[in-house]
Amino acid sequence: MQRNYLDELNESQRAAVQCTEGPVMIVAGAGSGKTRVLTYRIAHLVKGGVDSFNILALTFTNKAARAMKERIARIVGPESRNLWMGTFHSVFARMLRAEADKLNYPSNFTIYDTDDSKSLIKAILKEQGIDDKVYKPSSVLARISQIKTLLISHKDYSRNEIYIEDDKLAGRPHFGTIFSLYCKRCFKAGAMDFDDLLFNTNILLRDFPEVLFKYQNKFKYILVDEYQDTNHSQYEIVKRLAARFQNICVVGDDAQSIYAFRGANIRNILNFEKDYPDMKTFKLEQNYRSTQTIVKAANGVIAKNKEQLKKVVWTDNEKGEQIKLLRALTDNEEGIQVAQEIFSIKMNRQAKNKEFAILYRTNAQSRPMEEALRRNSIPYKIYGGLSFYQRKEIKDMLAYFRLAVNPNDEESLARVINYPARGIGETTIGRIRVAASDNDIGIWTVLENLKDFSLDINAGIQNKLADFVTMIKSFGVMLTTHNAYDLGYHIAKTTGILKELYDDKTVEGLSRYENLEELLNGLKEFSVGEREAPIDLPGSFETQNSETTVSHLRTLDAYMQDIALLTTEDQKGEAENLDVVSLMTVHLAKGLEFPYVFVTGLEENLFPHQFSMDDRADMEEERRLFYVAITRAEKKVTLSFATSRYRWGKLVSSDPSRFLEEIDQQYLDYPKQPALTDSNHWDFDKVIQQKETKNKPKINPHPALKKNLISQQQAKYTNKSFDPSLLKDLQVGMNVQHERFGTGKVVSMEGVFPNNKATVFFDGVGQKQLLLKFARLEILR
DNA sequence: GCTTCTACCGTTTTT
DNA sequence: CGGTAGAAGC
Repeated sequence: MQRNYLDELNESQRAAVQCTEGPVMIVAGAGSGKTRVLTYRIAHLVKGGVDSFNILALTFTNKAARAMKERIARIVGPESRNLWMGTFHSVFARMLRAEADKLNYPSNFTIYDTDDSKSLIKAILKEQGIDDKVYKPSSVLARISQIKTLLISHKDYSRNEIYIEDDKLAGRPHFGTIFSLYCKRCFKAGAMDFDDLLFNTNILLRDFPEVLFKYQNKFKYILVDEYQDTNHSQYEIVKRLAARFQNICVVGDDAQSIYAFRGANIRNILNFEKDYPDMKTFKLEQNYRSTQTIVKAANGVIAKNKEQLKKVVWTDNEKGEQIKLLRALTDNEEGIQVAQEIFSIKMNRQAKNKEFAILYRTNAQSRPMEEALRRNSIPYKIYGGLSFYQRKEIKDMLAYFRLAVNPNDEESLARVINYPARGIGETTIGRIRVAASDNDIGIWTVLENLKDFSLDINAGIQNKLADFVTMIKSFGVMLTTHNAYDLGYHIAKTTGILKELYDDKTVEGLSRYENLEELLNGLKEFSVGEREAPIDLPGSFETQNSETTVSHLRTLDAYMQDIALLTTEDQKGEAENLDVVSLMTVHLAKGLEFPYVFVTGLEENLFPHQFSMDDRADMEEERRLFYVAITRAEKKVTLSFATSRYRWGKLVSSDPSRFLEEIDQQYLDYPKQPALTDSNHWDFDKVIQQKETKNKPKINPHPALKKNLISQQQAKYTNKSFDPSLLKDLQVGMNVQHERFGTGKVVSMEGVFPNNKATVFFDGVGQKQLLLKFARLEILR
């Protein structure tokens, strides 16, 4: 146990840690030891006699919460287990479960993720006969989210003339109806979406004084990390909870607010003083992370923003190298240059792969980077993108789990009522849907009482439906008698999913099966107590009083609680220890640091992004984003841009980003030839010409293979079995070339199998991990 | 009801 | 380019 933890802090850090009572705002510049202060502050509270049960710490990601919890545990020991530390969503989901009855929700309500919400909206549009081109599900959802974040209920909305008028003018008069239907359907399904978690928490704290009182007393000390990224709904929750004791400590940096698009309100931090007039402010301005060059260059750029709190980030660190700029003709070349630069830094300075990060504005930019890294045999990992829990096979399985817990969950029901195929088609489901909405009840209720509705469904299918209902019900019963793994495995087996995936011997089928196995392994570890629930919070809000009459069985519904709130990063421990280059969006990089950082795609309309160009506030957010990007670096920043870029399969020309010009020249190392300011620099036609005349390597597929080449769609439905271990061998020292072939991309890979020479053709290579969708493999003897 | 094919469409960031 | 909705065929 560390005794002198306070000695490890500088003066302003220590002051911020020791001022435990009353409202406190800590403005923490990039790299100023923010996490350390937060950690020690909590430790200090606990050491000072505060019951950890009374501390609530809200973080931005589950990962951040977990990391901080570990650090605190090292200082204060096992007492840290009782801390309430997690994201807004996960903490308040737990609270809502404890208090669900007050809002007439079941305590085992389902959490809808974005996909669920979208498909619900799609279903509503279809039923209402509304054109989904005019009302695009994603924009409808975005608007719903926006409204809920402002704490406007669907009832208030549809009563408000101004909104109605606005929607009419916007050409979307039905929006109010869709919104109401959406809310009602969620409620009926016993489901909350992400925004509901916060919205309903607000309702709970607003309309139930005794509940508010209870939690105000419970959470005597509240800490909020990344306060600059809280939205209105979150702001209100914090305000209500902290109203009694006012022991609220917010930590943030207005210069790093990058989530306004999601409703984050930078005013929350800018106006903190107005909300709590007697607050104390602490500024952490010394940067311990980066070189002087990086800190100064970053300061210079962010200074262009008008709206910000006053602070001066400075550093004692060495001057360091200039920021290097790479320029390339195309995005692919940009990737090559970046890979080469990484390679040379690795060689010259004995740097490890994990010391590098490549950051970009949009996920789509990862591809050229991946390709170049792979060609240079530099291992990498992409963060973000599709999370484990968003994969089809996992979602299918989870849908059954969700149904077991809450059969009213219509999104899950729709997902699996005919998966694996059991002869229940669209028409049948449509009829049931109609019956449900005619009687204003849920689909599940119709299914349960099928005989009471004279539906035009033949007896055979009726029986199938009845079987389905019986099956789901039997799962529900087993929730209390079996542990998570036993039930999970039972479900996988009886539904036929296990067999379905096992029988699928395509490459993608195989990886699906592996994913399912991984899910089941997770359940197993959880069931035998080797692993906590995916989101690890203290058991329940009631723990102090209610003694455990509950059995010690670790059940599936305990495991399932907040699974929708998990992201890729939360899956297992993994990665951290791997020696690989990290690739991620700038958003994802917040809170991380790397010795060498590459910020790529610095082109006008890309970074800053084109959608942010017309609005000053948006542009300032882009600038903050850029600020975040370069301040991740400890030793060296390398910026890169391409003068033309493939987008949507087309080569388009682009100009260098304005951010490049905003960096003080003395900190920037321009590429030698030609100068950036040349007017000839972006001779787009020339680039095109070069592209076209470049002699592309021709691949002539073996005639025997050529006739076997199949389209994506064909491949999708073709189960061709082969030994996947061959693929793994093949990846060593292979030579990958691309060629367009009909629709999609055909990639020829040549490599040496243990015994045979092989040529492999893949249609539509999933570049992600070289794990291939739609693969065909042939071995030449 | 299931499979296959074709035509079109979107393209920011995420708890 | 890659994904998907809906039409056409089985």
